Amino acid sequence: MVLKDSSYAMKGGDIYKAPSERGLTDFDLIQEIIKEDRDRSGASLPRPPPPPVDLLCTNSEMLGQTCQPSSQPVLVARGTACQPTCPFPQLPQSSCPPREMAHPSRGPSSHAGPSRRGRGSDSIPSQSQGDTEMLERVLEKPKLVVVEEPKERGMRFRYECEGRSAGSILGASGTETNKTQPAIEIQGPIDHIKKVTVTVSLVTKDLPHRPHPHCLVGKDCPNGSGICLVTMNPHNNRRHSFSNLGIQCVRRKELDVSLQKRRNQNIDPFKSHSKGIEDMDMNVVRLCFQCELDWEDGRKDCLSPVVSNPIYDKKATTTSQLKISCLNQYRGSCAGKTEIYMLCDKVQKDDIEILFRRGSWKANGEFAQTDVHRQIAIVFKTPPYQDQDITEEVDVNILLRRLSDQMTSEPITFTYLPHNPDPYEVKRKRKIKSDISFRDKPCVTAERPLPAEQSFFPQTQTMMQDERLCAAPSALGEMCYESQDPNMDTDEILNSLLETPVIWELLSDPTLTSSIPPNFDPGADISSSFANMDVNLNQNFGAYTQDFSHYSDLQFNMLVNENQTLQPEPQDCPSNMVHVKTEEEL
DNA sequence: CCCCCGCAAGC
DNA sequence: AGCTTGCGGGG
Repeated sequence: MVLKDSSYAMKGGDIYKAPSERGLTDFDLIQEIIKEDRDRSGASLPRPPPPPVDLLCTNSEMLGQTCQPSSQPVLVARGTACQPTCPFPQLPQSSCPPREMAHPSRGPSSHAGPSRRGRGSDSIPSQSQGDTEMLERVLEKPKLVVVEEPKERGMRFRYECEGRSAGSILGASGTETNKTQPAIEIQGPIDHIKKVTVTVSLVTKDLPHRPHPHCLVGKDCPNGSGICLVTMNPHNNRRHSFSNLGIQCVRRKELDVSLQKRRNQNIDPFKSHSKGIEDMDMNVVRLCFQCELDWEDGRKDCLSPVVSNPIYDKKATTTSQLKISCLNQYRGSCAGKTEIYMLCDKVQKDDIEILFRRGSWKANGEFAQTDVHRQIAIVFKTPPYQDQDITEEVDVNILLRRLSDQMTSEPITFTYLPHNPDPYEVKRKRKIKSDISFRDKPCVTAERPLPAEQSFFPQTQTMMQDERLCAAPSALGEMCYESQDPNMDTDEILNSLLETPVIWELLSDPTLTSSIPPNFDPGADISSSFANMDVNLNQNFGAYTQDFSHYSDLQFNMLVNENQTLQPEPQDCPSNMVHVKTEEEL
């Protein structure tokens, strides 16, 4: 029975005794194991030959190494659906081979060199395949694994002229308080390995991974070598952390020299025929780990080179992290066209877009390249929201996105405001109702002034003191809206007007009502909201203005009477009163 | 792109 | 306090 998946054997550690330990040659041992295998598989149920595998599903990296039922598809046979099945169905769950070191941060572009063998469902081979499979397993070498990837972004490549130090590459999983370092680990059988020598060099991000002219500097990097050399005894510590690795960039004109130097050191991990350095990306590198094994018997062996995640130069605008610092406003009409100033980290004016997003809805902020100011500010106009009939504020995300690599910034929230926050007046009427009932409770003040953007009109110092008063501008806004309704007659408009809390407030103050001149004309000293209201009245009601003064006397008296009989206006809270001065007072 | 400089943290 | 070192801004 072939259950000794290589990783299992490796993790188990002592499953295979070293050949020399038992006085056997490699060949003897292979024979022995194959025989064992035959015997056992003879006793077990016959297994159908494995179906050919041709579909590589997404989490292939963990193939054959997890028994967790997963919603993720795994490597499956041709003609079958992706099934989250345990690759070792014969084993009880508890004895499933341990999962290999996980690499959550590893992206699809990163890989651990050419893999020796597939580890998918084809690791349960047919009888004939079993023999060769076993052969390979016995000769299995340990492998080098990047257990802590370098942080992809955040480190600046430094020129030699900027000082000896070029900083230290941090680990990807570290945090501000708990910093980590990139680390590798020797996994698998290490018996009879005397020493492991690891050479770290820089290679290009893209395949084929060619030597990169930039240099590694820092601890364990011999001066001028551009590479890092560490030797480790895996019996003491299988793991090695790189505590001080910096990336020193070379000038473009020294690119050739640097590559030649690397070649002289015989560093070309993937034996790429180094040609065409023109397209070399100077802003991104990968660490490449080459591992040489020294056996006790003096033999030497090399493991396949392993590369890390890419590491991007922080300084380079073409690859740097995108970041929105702030906007001058975070709210705007759902109709769009709101002009916004955004401050951001350096961007390329020809390689950047501003993305508005909510659910599946996407739209772009509108700007030209000339609207990008010195790479750190963008003046743009908001796109209209998908729904122009929103009645509530809608929060959407704004992100910066680089066109070339589709990299995005962290999102920030932008709020779309409805055209008319209350088209059916439900809220306003409810509010008026509650305002009236709250009159029993004097001094009902808003806890804080409403933000300026929430008002459709300029606010003033005094007006915002009382929440009831704050309702005025928006109520007025609605009325402007209403006034466009041809079905609404003058009386209705006036009724609406008189229903607004501000008017109530005014009317409910006896000292005020008595001093209101017959031709109600809010003077310049009254808050600008009132001035505004006046303007709006004149603009929107036009011809009705005359009638208003006529009606107002009647209505005012009515309301004042009604109001006073219902609830005498509390006088103990002058700070919340609108203080309207008449011309006489001035 | 390459280099310079200044600030601030750490010793 | 004075120096080194890391880091970011800027020309």
